[in-house]
Amino acid sequence: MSAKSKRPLSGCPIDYALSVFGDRWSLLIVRDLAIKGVKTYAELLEGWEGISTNILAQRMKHLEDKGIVKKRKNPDNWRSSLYELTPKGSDLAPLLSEIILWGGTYNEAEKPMNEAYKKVRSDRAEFEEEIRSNVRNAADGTQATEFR
Amino acid sequence: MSAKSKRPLSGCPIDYALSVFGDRWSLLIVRDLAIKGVKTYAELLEGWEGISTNILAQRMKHLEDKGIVKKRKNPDNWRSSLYELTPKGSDLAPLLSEIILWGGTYNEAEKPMNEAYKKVRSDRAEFEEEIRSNVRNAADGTQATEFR
DNA sequence: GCTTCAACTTGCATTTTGCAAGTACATAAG
DNA sequence: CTTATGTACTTGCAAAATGCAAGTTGAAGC
Repeated sequence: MSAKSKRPLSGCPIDYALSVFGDRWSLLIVRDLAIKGVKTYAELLEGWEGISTNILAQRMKHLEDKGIVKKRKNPDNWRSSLYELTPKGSDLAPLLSEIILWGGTYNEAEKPMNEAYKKVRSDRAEFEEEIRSNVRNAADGTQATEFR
Repeated sequence: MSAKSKRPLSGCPIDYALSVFGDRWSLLIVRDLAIKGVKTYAELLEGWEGISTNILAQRMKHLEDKGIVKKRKNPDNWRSSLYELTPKGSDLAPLLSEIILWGGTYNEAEKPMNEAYKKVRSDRAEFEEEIRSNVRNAADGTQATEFR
């Protein structure tokens, strides 16, 4: 069962959340957009984990449908599009923090993202604020849902 | 690609975390053990989302292998086993909090777990402490990894 | 009207999932 | 000692999702 599953949701917020990003790739895509500063389809393809192009296309559409990312034209390159987190997407920042903390604590062989791990540990608030501010700077008028 | 994927991990803590619980079911199982107080295989089968028995068996083995849950005999019923979170598993409590907050914020049709959502919002620290204390009370000698 | 490049789409083999049914096995009951 | 019972799984098979390689699209530049 994938993140796009047709199984009726139970109504549990965790089940809902998993229906949005509960698969092997969605949060890695969110990570790339939120932390690594990746923006184009081609850059996402080159990620550390090597997603294949059909799956990436499928996931981006899903994440767009679920309101996590949005696509716009790259003003500097007519060929390329830019993917960006929506406010709903950047509200995943605290979740990313927790995953990084847990993963960083229990992962034996760590290498990439050590910087992010240290950052979250030393100044979690700023780590999350940076993700959110990127979204605010993405020039459009969508309004953030009140989050807490 | 499932949570058990053989794809080499990138070393990123998020990638590691997803290799442990990055599928459609693992966190629902953790939820049942951590929040709903479910303990037996049969109870897990009856969860809101209706996991099938072969998948549940597979996931429990995976979660055991990854050190998230452990199984012990039920002292009160010779037939049944009790599944419990390890300290590594209960260290997912803050992650559960964040998922519940995010899911509760953006999920339209909510019903079950509203209690948990309200609890996290009103007293997140206690919500997480309850999960951890259940693990400490599970009589065995494993030591918690220092988490933060 | 031919090329280029970023973003996909398609075809097909492999893997994972879901469903229904069956098995294992320790004790309890007769 | 033979059969029943309950709990935790296995097994077989169809359906769906994934991964890989290759092909397609479409606007602009030449």
